[in-house]
Amino acid sequence: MYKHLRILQEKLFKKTVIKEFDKNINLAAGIDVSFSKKDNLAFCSIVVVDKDFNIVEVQNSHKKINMPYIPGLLSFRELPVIYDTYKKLRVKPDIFILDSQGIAHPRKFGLATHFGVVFGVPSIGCAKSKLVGDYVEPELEKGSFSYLYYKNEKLGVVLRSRTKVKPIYVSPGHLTDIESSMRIVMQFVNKYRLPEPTRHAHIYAEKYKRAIIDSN
DNA sequence: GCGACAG
DNA sequence: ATCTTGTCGC
Repeated sequence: MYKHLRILQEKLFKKTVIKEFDKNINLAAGIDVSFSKKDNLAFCSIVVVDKDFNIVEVQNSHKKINMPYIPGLLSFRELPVIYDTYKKLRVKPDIFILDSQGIAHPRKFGLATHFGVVFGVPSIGCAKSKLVGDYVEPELEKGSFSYLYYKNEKLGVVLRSRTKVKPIYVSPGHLTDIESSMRIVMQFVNKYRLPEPTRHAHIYAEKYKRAIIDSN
């Protein structure tokens, strides 16, 4: 039923560029989407923070959802509403961090990669759980990590962002590599498990959803 | 057939 | 992810 979408992912992956990201980061954007199952709506928030974690811009938008959630095809469900929100941004972030996988995906084309390729911007996948791959549990201290392998390929890291918390799964989206992605994510981790951009995006998306739903 | 399975 | 309140623990 969704075979053509998987073929499309394989085709689009050829445009993906994995390379070191060494530019200085002044602005980082976090993107997250929340849902209302009842209303079949998706609510997206993009939060841009500066290097000191100050929020400099927030944009929201919501949209009817058609595509169901199917592991491996998440981007087709979330990209439409992300696209609407992205168009509203007035500042230009140096990097985008998504609450999803990048190349740590069956066809190396997770949401973070799909997003980066479509908009031609640097992106990183920073997920709370894994989609595919094998790894050894990283040590408990903040900064510890182990590599994530899938079909004999190193695709990302399992990173202990804070001491004694569940690790996060970081992989390159587009125009970044594994080391750069991990370094950038750690640069934006403050006092919580998730880096500030996506942590705030999640909070804003929830808040935005509540505001819209409660007003109807 | 069985187990895994981002959000 | 969503549906949902309080509650246990560092």
